[in-house]
Amino acid sequence: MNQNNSSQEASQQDPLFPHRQGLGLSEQELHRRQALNQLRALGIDPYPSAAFHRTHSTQDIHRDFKDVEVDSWSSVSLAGRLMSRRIMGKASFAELQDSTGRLQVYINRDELCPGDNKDLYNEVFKKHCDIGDWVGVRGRIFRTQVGEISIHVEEFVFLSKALRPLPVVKRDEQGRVYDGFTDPELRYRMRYVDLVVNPEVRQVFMLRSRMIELMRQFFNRHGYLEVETPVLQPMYGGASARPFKTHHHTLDMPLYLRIANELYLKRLIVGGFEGVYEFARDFRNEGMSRFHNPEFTMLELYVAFQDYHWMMHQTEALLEEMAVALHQQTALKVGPHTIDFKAPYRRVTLYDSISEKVGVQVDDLDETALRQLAQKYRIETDVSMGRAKLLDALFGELVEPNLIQPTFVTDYPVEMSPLAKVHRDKPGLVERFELICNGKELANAFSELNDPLDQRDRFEAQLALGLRGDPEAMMLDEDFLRALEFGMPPTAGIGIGIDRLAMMMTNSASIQDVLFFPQMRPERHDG
RNA sequence: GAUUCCGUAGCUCAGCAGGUAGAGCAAUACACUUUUAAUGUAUGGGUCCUGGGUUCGAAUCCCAGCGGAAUCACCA
Repeated sequence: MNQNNSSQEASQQDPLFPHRQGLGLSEQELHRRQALNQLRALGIDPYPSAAFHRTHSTQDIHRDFKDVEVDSWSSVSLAGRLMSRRIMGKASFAELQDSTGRLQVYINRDELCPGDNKDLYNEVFKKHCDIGDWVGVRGRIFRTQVGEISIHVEEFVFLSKALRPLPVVKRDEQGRVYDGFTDPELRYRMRYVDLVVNPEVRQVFMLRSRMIELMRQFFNRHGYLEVETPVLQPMYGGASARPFKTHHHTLDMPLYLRIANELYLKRLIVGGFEGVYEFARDFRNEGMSRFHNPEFTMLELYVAFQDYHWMMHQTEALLEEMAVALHQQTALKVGPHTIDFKAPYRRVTLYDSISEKVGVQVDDLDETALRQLAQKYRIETDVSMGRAKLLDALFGELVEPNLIQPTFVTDYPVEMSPLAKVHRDKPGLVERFELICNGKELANAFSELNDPLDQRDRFEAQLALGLRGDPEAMMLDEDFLRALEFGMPPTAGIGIGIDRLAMMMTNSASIQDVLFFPQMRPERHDG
């Protein structure tokens, strides 16, 4: 009986798509494949190679012909994806979408097909053309009775046939959305579809791109050099995090995907560059959340002969300029808050920020007193936590979430900052700031440690932590120490979380909304 | 990693006192030469996430798994 079944299948097999047999296509997919066959039967190539010459984008037409008189309107050609069709017998309206927007086109049977053969309208357009297809049109611009700028189509060509149906999202005059494509999983897994049907998604990524471009212009204007440093590193460093580990076959050695590029950029400062920056893709093998993706982008910048005070000025200047360039104002709506990026930002020391909150000056409290304070606020502690970790916990629980407006928190305990220079006049602290905004860390910066002997001591302290079981303790990087021993000028450095900044600049609630392809579990394909 | 919620047509969703499925849009057919969430008439379309269990009978109840979302914990 199996033989019967298979011969039956073979006889039903579509000769044009033998490899597609038995794939469980939906009715609509089958229909589109049939349309593809029909187009070829009519001598139309559904995937032509020839370039299509466009005279205008949809945006060009909306802009250029907004106030122009009818009789002066000219012939144009444009291309786009067919997003809707309204067929009314011998005439139809359709909407074309290109990268700049949408434009309505009007297709009249007898104008598209002046001769006796009406196939191009009746067959090709009405029957074998579907929402999602890429088409090119040429025709005259006109305004409909309701006043909408449209194209009178005189030529119509297929550019690419879509075999899967696109979710049809409709909007009424008030902009209300009907039948939206909203399932977050589907949107992230099929970002290409999300981008086609949800125009606000395109806006977010265009803003992100402009944001990075603005930063690049800002840094270049100051004379800093954009550089590239290794992603595959024999030794990871520059941050406290668990790395991804991989292996190089020829060298037969382990390699790590970078968790930061700090130590490489400082080597370049040793080498004599006076300002270097890199938009670095970093990788951290840690939890995922609304704020964390395993790979993310960090801007790191190092400038010789400067310190962390200067870096605060530079940072607030950058962010103010960015807000104005992107949104024409410094005050931005972010979730329920309005955040004002106008410089200057508040500066407060780590100690003062905690002291304000708890009503006790914490500067001179010892470990026992800090632990009691933490317990008073029901903050979990454990015996392995030293003074620095306790301060960090107090800050993270009590202060950070409440810092909505941009705030520089300065002067951290030396144990928490193995790459930062000791404070010029506060023993036990380093010259470091974090920029906190909307309750989250947005940037982290120091006067960079350039004393090679101190740096060696700090690394050794990290090694000791590692031996006690801290998985995030840094490795001792001999080559980096060698570089410092050749002499690094005083340097200010900063790391800015680009994804989080993008979330803020685009008012996005999740990091997945500012990454084209956020990390997800593999999709299950049954069978 | 913990907790809560979710998974039904291409899309958005309803259905759940247990009786093997519905709507709108999309699709198909017909009508319609300035519509715009076009309209009218008709039609087709579903492993109800997967696998077990209870039951005469499961989309619905129970268990396990897979996937997703939200909240919480650590890192940016």
